[in-house]
Amino acid sequence: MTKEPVRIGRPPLLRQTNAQILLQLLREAGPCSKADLVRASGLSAPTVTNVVAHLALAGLVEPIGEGDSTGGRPPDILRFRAERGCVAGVEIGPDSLRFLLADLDGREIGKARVSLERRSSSPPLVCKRIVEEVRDLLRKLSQREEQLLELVVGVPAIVNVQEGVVMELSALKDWSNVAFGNLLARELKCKVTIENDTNLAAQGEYYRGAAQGEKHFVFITIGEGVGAGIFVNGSIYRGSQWTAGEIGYLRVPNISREHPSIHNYGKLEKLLGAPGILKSWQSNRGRSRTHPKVSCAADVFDLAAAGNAEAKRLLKQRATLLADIVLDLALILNPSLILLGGEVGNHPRLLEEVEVLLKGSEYGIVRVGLGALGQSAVLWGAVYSVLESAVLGLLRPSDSTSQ
Amino acid sequence: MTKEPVRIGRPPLLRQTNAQILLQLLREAGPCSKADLVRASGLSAPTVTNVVAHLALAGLVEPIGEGDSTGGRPPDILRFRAERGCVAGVEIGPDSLRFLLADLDGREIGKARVSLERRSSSPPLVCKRIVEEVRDLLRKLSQREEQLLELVVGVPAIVNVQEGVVMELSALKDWSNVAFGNLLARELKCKVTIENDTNLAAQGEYYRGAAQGEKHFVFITIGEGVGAGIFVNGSIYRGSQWTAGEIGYLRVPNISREHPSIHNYGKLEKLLGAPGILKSWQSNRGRSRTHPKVSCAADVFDLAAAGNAEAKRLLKQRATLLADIVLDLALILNPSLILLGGEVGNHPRLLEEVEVLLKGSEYGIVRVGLGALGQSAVLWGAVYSVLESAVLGLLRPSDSTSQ
DNA sequence: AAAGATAGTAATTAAGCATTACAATGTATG
DNA sequence: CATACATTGTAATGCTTAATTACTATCTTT
Repeated sequence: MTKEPVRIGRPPLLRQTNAQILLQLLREAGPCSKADLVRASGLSAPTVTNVVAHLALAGLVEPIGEGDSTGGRPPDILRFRAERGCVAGVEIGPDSLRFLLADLDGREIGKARVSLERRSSSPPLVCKRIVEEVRDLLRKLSQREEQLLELVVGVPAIVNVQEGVVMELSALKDWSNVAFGNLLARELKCKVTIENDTNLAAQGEYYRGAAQGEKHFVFITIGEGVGAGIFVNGSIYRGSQWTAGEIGYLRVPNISREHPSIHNYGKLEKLLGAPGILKSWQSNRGRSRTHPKVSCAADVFDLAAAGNAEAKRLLKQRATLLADIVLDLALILNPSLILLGGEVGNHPRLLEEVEVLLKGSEYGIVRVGLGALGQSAVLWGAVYSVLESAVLGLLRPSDSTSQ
Repeated sequence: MTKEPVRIGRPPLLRQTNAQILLQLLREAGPCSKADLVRASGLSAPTVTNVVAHLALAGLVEPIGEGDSTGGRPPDILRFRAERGCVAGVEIGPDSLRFLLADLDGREIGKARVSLERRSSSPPLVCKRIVEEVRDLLRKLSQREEQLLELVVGVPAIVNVQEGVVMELSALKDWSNVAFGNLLARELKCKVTIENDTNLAAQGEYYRGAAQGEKHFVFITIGEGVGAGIFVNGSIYRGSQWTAGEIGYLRVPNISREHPSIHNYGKLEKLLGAPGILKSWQSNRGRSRTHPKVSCAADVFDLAAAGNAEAKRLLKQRATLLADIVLDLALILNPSLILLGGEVGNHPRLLEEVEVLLKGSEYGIVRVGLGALGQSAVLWGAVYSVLESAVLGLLRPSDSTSQ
């Protein structure tokens, strides 16, 4: 018997509902008059006046003077006060922390990057660095600490988002089962969300990348490892144990069977990931005397584009694997789009090759494309993922310190 | 600019919200007093009195006399009038139509089956048979036709649920792009929903089968063909073009690549489906002199259970395929359960073998089980899928003819 | 300058919920 | 058996909120 607070209908519910509607209209349409809100919402004029007064008291709305008349009294133009608060995104990368601060319109107001040495990457140390840097950023932007409404951290790991616990991070040992959310929330007095980085990247592409308007899509990232962010019904799907999209162990043709293991990359991941491509390239050295050196996996694909036969063979092989994954995802999920991202996945030649291989299907048809945001996808996704809830959070409290 | 009627907060919204809450509480808890509802909902006693009067007027609630006193005035017990309306499920099978009528508590009040000859299976004829039989059933149960609130039809095809259009039905040609929902709605004066049969079966297992309480699970059906119903976040997921779960063309190890085509079964489907298993069995005839005859695919598995070596080999081969599918689904969707259904899929020996093959995984762990409802899953799913909306539909109209 | 249009506010009315007071009807107890 | 008390339910009143109506303010058009 869990104590569930039933969503009861008391009179204040009306105010809250209408405040949400008007605020959203104002945010979508940009600055406009009360009369515009009346027309857009269907509420009566007096109600709009009242609700706007309420919103102004909460510091979420303010008048910015008269607009142009259209044959009568000129309107008082209102605007959403996007500076009422801000949200922060953090990406924990292999060798650095990246930060992005945005206002309530999702506009960037600051960013930063601090490098991170391997030995200082234990949870408490990373937490400390994040807190320091966030405080520093807020100070530089002359934002009070209460302005920060929510912090989102993207981690290359399986994450229990509800509890804010990092469950598995294959690269680092001491990151198993870490309540990183609590760690941060204890220092910063704001809500903290921990998320898988691929899930955030997918949301970033939805917010301002290549997946805008796609209610069902998959974002595949191929870098060191392979993963997918599954976006369905307009939001990220995480599965029953937070491991949805762990496609590194997928069984596709030409992949020998093995039991998925936490401590090893999957066969698929080993082949498709950057290290696997480099390794294959090195092992083919000697075959041809004109075997160019490469410094990263994308270089191999560039060579293929330039006509190198050996590189073309390797590219095609990898594309075949990827096409199988794409087709399986398309058949199971029927998304309207599948995006490729990550250092390896984001290569145009790879996309081309995959598209050729998929041509001719009648089921499992899906547009395939490249992510548009590159490395910043995670940070934009982090910001996006909490913008709505952060704004709504400001509607609840009875009184609030404005500015 | 689509005309979207924004969900505005006018005072009647409160009544509607609270009516929903109280009705749901009453339906979940069974008959109880107003005082019980006050405690369960958090609403005040006068409000509960008012809302209940409202519900009684709509014919959704009625008093059934006094209950036992617990030290004071004895309570007036209320009950949900499940007989206020009914919903019907229809399954279009390969050689028959099956019907299930249920009251608003989801209790069976009638069922029927009519056989269907191939030549009389054009859309208008099937429509006619359905309408006749539904009317007949209603008459037998002395239900007025207005009692029927919604009809749900399960079709072994890809269905545009929103428009009620059957898009592809591989078995029958003249079923491509048929607005079957409109066809039926024109005759029966109630809402009509068309759905894919596998999706309904999944919902049936969720409602009163082996997937109760599982918010994320997959129902795999293996019969003539192979398909999956994907149940995610507590409801069916259909994809962007209504083809989610079309796993018959999945590329798994040992399946040669092909382009998914509407007019052929996929390689996977050909192997795993009942015809494929029978064909393999027949082609191995002669190898051993004691090659028993079988009449259906399940017989082969029964033979395997009985120790027949050839059957065991075939079973293991198929189980390997299925295990690959299960693992891929588990990796992508991370469901808490995967159910096997259909004449082939529902075999205990197959399940056993699949479980053995999956043992040892650390990722993609998933419980695998058998569907519990067999053939009736589709009909129960049909009923379940519209029960809620049918009840809520009775809350909207201002006046309503009761009984 | 007058007429008309547009924006916005004040006053009144209506819907709906909570609080308080109270009636109805039982059990517990001396 | 009569009284105290508990429980259920309703009636009366007041609060929150939104719609309607009437009105003011300010601009454009003629």
